[in-house]
Amino acid sequence: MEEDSVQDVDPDFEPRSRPRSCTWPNVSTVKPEGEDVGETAPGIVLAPGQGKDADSRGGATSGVGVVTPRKGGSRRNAWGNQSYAELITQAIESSPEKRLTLSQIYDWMVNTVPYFKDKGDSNSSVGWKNSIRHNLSLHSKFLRVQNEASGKSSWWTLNPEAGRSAKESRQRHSMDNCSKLLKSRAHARQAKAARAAALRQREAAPEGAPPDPPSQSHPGRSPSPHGYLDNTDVWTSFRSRTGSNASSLSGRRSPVATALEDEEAPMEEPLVAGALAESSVAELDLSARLTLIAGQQGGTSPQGSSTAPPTCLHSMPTLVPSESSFLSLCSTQPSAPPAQAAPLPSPRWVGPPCCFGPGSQDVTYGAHLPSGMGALFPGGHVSGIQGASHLPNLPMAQLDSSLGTQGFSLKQLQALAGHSRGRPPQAGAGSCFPMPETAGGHIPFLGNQDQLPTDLDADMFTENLDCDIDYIINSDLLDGEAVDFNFDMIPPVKQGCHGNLQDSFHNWVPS
DNA sequence: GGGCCTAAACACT
DNA sequence: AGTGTTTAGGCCC
Ligand SMILES: [Mg+2]
Repeated sequence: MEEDSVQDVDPDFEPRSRPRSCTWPNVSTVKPEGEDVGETAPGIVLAPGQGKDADSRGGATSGVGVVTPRKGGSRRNAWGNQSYAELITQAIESSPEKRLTLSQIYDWMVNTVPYFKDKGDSNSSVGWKNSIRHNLSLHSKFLRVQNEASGKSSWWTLNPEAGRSAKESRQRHSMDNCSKLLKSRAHARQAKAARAAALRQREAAPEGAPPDPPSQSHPGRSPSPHGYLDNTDVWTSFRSRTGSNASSLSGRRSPVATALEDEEAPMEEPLVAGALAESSVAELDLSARLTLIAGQQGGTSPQGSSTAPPTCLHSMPTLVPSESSFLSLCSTQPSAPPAQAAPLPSPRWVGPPCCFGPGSQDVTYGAHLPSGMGALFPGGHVSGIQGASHLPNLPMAQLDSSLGTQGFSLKQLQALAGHSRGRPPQAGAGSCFPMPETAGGHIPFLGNQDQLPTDLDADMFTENLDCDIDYIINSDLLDGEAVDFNFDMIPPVKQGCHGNLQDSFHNWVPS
């Protein structure tokens, strides 16, 4: 496994240095110095096209004189011609399980790419690590899968469906309308892919086995002899961290959050996404809404709700309620510990084959499937990338099946829109979920229904929602394509996602 | 104009 | 502090 990859890494890998601080295109920077490390590193064979000449990507200005970018050959970056995305891809592919945590990716870089070898310290690694994270988030080809083990960061896997064309993989956020749409679609696709990835992994992994690959062993992680090849070590080294998926759950809005965003509801919902997936629809707010619905079923958590980040709330954008917020809330909820069942979330869940993690915010895949797949995916939750990280917690089983068979009709949707704005019907998946003992599994019903919303501008929400839905329905759903979601299993129970949300939904009573 | 790199603001845990 | 997500500026092709 890894071996190859290693080698793949470009021949140019010799480190070419560039002051990290310089963010500007290299041109000048890189080139001039370029070479600190050896331009040609010993041993490294330059690829045919590449010479060592230019490192710079730039050329443009070459004012400085420096190197001229040779066309074909120059290396685009200080480390070679590969982009971060490519490097990350190699790293992941080189791992036995085809998935790595962020820290493992870092380790791979340091151990495998000469340029980064001496850039592992905190000071010098800030920039490239930031870039790694950025690339992971940005490209749809990288899917984040929740790491079942508590305390560990998410697994990053490759999305087979995405990617090929850089275009798809890359999610641009320029926010112009066009981009948005594209982005949304991409998200939808991603979510879908994430689901698939989770399933794949789940299947692949033996259930009893420890979800994670290996162990942590790796004390001093030895760089392999040569550094390269042995990346295995790398894989095993984990950094314990607390679960981090922060971003995913919360409705965190981008720094800039503007009103514009609204439309972009994060697309998580595998549900929606998955369902609609390719259909154009997925992308829109619809998703948000759907999510909402879905989320509910999950159960809700009592406290969790309360805990939930208020951020979302505030950030409501003007136009449309921030769906994101919405979503976030909902999705978040699920993660909360089941109200009754598990009083306290203890990090580990026992027993049942569920994959709920205590803090999982992402989709939970693990509902234990009746027969076929008993095992849960090691990393129980998958998140669709980007915004999508928040998924409703529909049990996978349900999702899958539902997607396939049952459908959510337009009418239903409309109905929903029309009447209610409120709370979505809950899914009654009770049976599907085994409860994790401790953790925050989402228990479908148990949730506290009593939970009341704390506060919220429900009104605002509501109103906005209306618009949205209509809009969505009109514009997207009607378009057609496959609109088949199905939430039938959702009984009209009431539970809100969140306390707050509930409020918003308050009105919506399933008559 | 797309692809990439880099920096940085934010959010969460 | 580590993770993740997003935006933004800028160069290169
Ligand atoms: Mg991604």
